Amino acid sequence: MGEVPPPDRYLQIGEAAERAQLTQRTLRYYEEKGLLKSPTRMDGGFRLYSAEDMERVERIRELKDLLGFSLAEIKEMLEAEDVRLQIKAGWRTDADAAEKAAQIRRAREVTLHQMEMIDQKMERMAAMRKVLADRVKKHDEMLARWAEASGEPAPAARS
Amino acid sequence: MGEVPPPDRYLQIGEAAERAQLTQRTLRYYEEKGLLKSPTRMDGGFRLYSAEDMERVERIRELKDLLGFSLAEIKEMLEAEDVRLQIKAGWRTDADAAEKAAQIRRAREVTLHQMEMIDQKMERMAAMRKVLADRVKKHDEMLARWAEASGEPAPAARS
DNA sequence: TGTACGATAACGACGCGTCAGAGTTC
DNA sequence: CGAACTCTGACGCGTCGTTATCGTAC
Repeated sequence: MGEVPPPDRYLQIGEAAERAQLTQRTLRYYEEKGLLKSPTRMDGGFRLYSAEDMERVERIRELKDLLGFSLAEIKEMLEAEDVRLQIKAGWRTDADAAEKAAQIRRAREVTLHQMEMIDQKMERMAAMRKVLADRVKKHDEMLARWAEASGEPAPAARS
Repeated sequence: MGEVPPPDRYLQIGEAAERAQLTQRTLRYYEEKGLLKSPTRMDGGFRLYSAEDMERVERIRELKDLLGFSLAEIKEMLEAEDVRLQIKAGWRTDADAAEKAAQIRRAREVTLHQMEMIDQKMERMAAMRKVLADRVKKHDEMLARWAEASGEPAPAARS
């Protein structure tokens, strides 16, 4: 005992969906819409997801759930990022270095845009949190007044 | 010149939609689904939105866009909150004080749930932001290396 | 009397959920 | 062999966008 073997390698769609907190339907849909490349398959046709596939799935989920982008927007963004991978793969075959630099700048812009969205959302969330915290305080006060007028314990307050 | 009259009072759907950053269609849909009460109307049937209506619209938008709740969930939450208003309105007619306290506790729980969602999302966003910032750094490094090998200015980095 | 705005109704799109019926894995 | 898993359609639902046609405001 004591070893932690890489427990994954390739995942079938069931476990892939479970780990990504998505449904099988959603994974197939993303593939259908071109957000995921067709994964490798077993002889019988079962999909096999690699670690890279899973990473990409996670990125999609965060861009959608966290930042609220549409799948079409996400597809564009991922294509801009794929440039990175293509560059990594074909770095030696420097066909046109200037064009590669332009692609990197594009990927950079996309990433900065995502960061802007995060900053905007976090600001709004912080403001909303404040409002909610005040509201809870008011609830607590009302309950405290009622408790003292009827002899019951009141719950504790939280930031 | 120089006076700033209360510029709103009642808004027709066009300006209401513009201020809420929604479409007229969306406002009508929320009404259709019971998230908004039927607003008052002009003689000809035009909808007139009050300031309270607009507040409610804003709440809906934040719960949906920021926290990702479905309209059905939002409707439940708003109904739990409406208790506050009902209590405010009918505070004197203390039919059943204990029941009111229970309703306040319910509203309190709903609010706490919303705060939990905010905290979860903000955590994930902070993590994502870090990843993105590192990625931009790498892009910058690549561009800097390229620029020094081809004689061009590189952009500045940002946290 | 326009013309700009609103009302309702209906169809369509996106992002999946959910079955059905058949094949695959172990 | 059977139980559990997966495959490909196909239809349905929530949440609006869009268009068309008609009425209202000023």
